[in-house]
Amino acid sequence: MALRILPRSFYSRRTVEVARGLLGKVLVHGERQGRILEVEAYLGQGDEAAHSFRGLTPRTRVIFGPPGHAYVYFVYGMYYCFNVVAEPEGVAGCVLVRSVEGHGDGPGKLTRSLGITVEHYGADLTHGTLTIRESSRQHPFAIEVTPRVGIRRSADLPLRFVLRDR
DNA sequence: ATACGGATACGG
DNA sequence: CGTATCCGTATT
Repeated sequence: MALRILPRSFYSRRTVEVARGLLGKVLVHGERQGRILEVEAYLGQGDEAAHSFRGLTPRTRVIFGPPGHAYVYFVYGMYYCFNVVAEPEGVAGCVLVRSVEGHGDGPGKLTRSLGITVEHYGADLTHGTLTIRESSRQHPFAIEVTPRVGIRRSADLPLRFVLRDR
């Protein structure tokens, strides 16, 4: 049974709502997939940790574009991080995926395990080989909210969301 | 606590 | 140009 791909409207909402909504959804790349267990929101306003804070640049343009696309960046010389663009077109906001079930904890580890690279920069997550889908497993869970990991600026904002099984 | 290693943004 | 910084990871 094919899992339903999340529609564009899912992503065209406030970044925090998209972040919370992504927990428990299934990130699919070809044959590899897993439930999203941990995410962080990066806001378009008042968030100095967000790459989009400095405005629209070649690197950040996709964050300002239409929702439901992938923002992938290369960091620390060896890792890719996978983000999902939220908010309506023209408004910045994205969600960093930090943990995917079966692919380990840590944004660099899960992209390596799932085979996500910079070639997925700007990829449309509502079509193609890289998608996010509903889970077949729909049992309830709690969401733990904490500050984000590994940042210096705007470090106190409660924008990390972790799925906690009930 | 630190090495790793490359892209990016920004100042000159 | 140089250089500080960076949404990490593995190892000490």
